[in-house]
Amino acid sequence: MENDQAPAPLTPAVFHILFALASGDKHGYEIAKQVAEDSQGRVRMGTGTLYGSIKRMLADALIEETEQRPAPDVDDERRRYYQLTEQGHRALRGELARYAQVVAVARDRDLLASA
Amino acid sequence: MENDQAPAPLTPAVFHILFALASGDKHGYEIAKQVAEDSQGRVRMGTGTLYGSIKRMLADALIEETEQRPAPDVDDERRRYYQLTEQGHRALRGELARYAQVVAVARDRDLLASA
DNA sequence: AGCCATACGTCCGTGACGGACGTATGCTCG
DNA sequence: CGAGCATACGTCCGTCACGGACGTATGGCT
Repeated sequence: MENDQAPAPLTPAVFHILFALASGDKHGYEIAKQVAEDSQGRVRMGTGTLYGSIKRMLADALIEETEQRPAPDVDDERRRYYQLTEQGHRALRGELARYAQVVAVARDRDLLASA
Repeated sequence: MENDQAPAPLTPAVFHILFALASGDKHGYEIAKQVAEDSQGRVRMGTGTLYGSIKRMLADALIEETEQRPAPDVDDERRRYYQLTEQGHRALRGELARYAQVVAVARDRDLLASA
């Protein structure tokens, strides 16, 4: 039956980080900016949430640190780059499916200002 | 300036309760069942979360108790019915817009198994 | 009689959240 | 040249959401 369909809803912070990383490997500070951008500034992550979530996600193997770094002339050695693991991809897909389903139901019930 | 565009993301529990109430007034226990149904069993709310959230939402005027009760023969006097306030409607709309936006971006980035 | 569904609620441990703070480098502007 | 801000990492800790356990009660079914 290919379980998947993660039965455990992700926390918003974890979800947003997974989402940001889906469009390419990023370092911490960059993730925070991407999240703000993706949500048009509606979601702003505090540093505690950011680095705390990253730590938990590493422990849960949703993400992993990568050695891939940009060209030395644009790099910053302080950075730590992260990428999604296969498990992270699956978790993201499951959660996105949930989001899409909510939106679909909302549309059915005319709760959305279409647009 | 028509503020709206709630800058504060709702907690998942609050969002799901608002969503459930958008399709009609309901009592506590009924809300929990609706949430489970709407999410196809993916979201199950513990009683602590349910009644705790309701209490906070009443305090924040997102919902209010209503006197409207079903016909006495199908009623249960233990129940407490709730309905969305105008503010609750606005909060729901704002959050749904956020959800829809996430889904739209996900679609753009090919993160969704279309369907 | 026993059990489950219904229906409300509290209590309290666990853990997410997020701002304050700490450290450091490099750039820009007055 | 010094102040200030952006970049970039991280910890610390108070607050609060979460959610299961428990408590109370009624009604129906077996």
